[in-house]
Amino acid sequence: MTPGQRQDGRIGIRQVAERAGVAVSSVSRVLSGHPNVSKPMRRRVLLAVADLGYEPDMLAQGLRRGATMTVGFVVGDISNPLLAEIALGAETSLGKRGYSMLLANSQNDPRLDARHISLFRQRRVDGLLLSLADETSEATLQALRLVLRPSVVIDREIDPSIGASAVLSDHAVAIGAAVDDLVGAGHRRIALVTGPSTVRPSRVRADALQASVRRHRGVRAVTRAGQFSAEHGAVATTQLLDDRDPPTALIAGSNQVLVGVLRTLKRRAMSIPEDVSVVTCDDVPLAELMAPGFATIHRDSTQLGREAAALLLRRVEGGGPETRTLPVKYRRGKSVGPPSTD
Amino acid sequence: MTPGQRQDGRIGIRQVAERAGVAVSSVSRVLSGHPNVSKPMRRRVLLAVADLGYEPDMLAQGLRRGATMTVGFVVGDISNPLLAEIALGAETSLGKRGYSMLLANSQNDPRLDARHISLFRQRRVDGLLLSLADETSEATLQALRLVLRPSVVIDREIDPSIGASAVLSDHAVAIGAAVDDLVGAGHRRIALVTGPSTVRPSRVRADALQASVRRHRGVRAVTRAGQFSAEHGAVATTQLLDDRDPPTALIAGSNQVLVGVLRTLKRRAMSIPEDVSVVTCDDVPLAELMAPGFATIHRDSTQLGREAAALLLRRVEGGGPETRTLPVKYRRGKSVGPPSTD
DNA sequence: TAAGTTGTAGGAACCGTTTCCAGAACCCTG
DNA sequence: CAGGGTTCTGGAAACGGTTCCTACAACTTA
Repeated sequence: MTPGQRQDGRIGIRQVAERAGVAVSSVSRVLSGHPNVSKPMRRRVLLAVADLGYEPDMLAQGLRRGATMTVGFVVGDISNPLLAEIALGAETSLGKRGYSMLLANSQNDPRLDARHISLFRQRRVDGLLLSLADETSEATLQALRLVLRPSVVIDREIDPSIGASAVLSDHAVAIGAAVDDLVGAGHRRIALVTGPSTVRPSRVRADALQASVRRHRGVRAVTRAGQFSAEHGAVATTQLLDDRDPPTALIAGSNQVLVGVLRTLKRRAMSIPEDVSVVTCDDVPLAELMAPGFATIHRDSTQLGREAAALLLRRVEGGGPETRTLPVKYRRGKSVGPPSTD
Repeated sequence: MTPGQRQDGRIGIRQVAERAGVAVSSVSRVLSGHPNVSKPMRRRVLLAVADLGYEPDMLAQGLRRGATMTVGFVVGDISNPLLAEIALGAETSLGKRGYSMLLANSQNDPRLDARHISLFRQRRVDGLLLSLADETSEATLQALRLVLRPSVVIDREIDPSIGASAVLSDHAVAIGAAVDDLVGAGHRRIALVTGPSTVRPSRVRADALQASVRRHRGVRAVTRAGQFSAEHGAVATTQLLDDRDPPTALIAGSNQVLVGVLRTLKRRAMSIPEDVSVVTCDDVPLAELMAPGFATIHRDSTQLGREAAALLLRRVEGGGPETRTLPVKYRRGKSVGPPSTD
């Protein structure tokens, strides 16, 4: 039996070397584009590769090179269209550069965040994309400190000692524009229903709401922070409307929250914008089309994903941590009108 | 310098062995739960592992064991909520069994399907989950033949020579139920607007529609196959309504198609169900909540993902290819009423 | 022509783990 | 207590590549 044989049919670099009549190291050099390799050598090797249909084993490459061309994406909930689009944008960008993406769903549970991060470490990913749960636990931070790999957090602020890059959304200016529009339409009492006050998008929006309101005389704002869920949206809306001096305009902090808001309005037979004006954040394309003309605070989530990938690759290639803030746009719509006059 | 040292800080099985004062093979045995290992040995090793915070390198494990505990998911469009939920279900199931999921988006392009499949092969995934593009190219089949790894196709029929498992949805009975409901409401002319006639869900639904209609006297059905897109939905609806004898009930084959249908109806100022009854397939939770009470042909996509994962793992563990058909339910709703009488 | 460069190729060590193999220690029985 | 069978352990060879190191040959240059 000739030396380079294998029992199973798989062909490796040794088989290629034997076929081409050269050393394995030469095959490796040809395939990885090493400079010092003669023309005839390159030809022979490539011929053998084509004949045998050889494809390198990325596992072995990763082990030896110390780089796996893999990044891990920890995502709170991939069935959330916003996050799915981020994943889409990121995967596409990464794929173009030869990277593959490992996806792990944490179901918005900080413990799963931490577990997945260290699992990715064991898998030796080259970098981490993080769309973390609403709460960042100490365990998550600890896991992140141990990975020793570049990471990019999405729409979160995280302990700088981690050294992570961040891609943020500029929620503030969009909220400002929305408030201006609402105030221009005559509203004097505006409510924001959003997720946990600890999480960046909620906090930034709440702060921006207060700041924007202060620019206008006689306008008051109230924020109901809770969860990014339909339940919270419904309950908060009910409470707001039951107030002695209820808001005439509502801003929903997410799709799910909007669902709750709409449910409550429907139950009360209130119509938009006659009885109450509504603006929503992070609309999904589908919803936009189903309820056309809704006023939205919108960001390009696919671009967000692409940007996150770009930031990560820069770090993988040796760059330092950066923070990039992407624009968010307010889009006027038919769901905003003058306040009801009763 | 002691032998087991390393320049970088990373600790491997050698460091653990040295610390515990045993052989590396023993450490490996303890960690992989090999039966023949004494109690004191286990104690010493586990102590060293804990002291050093050792975590195995899954890359090296994969290389040596020949199993990477990784599966690849090739998906047409992760930003499609239906597919995102499938991914969610699959990832959760796989994660519980220690598997990680590589995600690749093919953008509904058969060439990318093929490329990603062979990329996954190079990454030595243990199995493949396939939600393929609308068209299955010869290149895709060829790539699939070369992978030599178990695969599960989702809602597609594929050349049996591939030996893939399949998880299908029983669209037929749901269409039957929908037709019964529509006919019961008085409809005599029903149209289905759906994707390419080559792709399984479209074909099965079209066939089921014809079969169901045949059960009723004087009822006629027409199918407009095209793309799973809003454009096709809009165009097809326009053409259908312009017909001399237009349908009084429409079934939309997907979310995107529904968007087009609704757009056209809105443009024509037609209301549901007064002017036309509408049933939609594969509603997303969000849409359901935004347009509550819509009649839908619904399947549990998370369960679909879980089932696909289960099927794949059975194959990975040595089982033969299976096909499993999951139920699809028709849910009556307010978007169905008696046909208009003009 | 001898010595120094440079380009090219092969051999072998290595990445971090598993597993085969062989030997040592132990236990049990005749 | 010798012999045979277990159970346990350590050493070394894989897994499939990459890369360092060395050697050889072919040119330059002195």
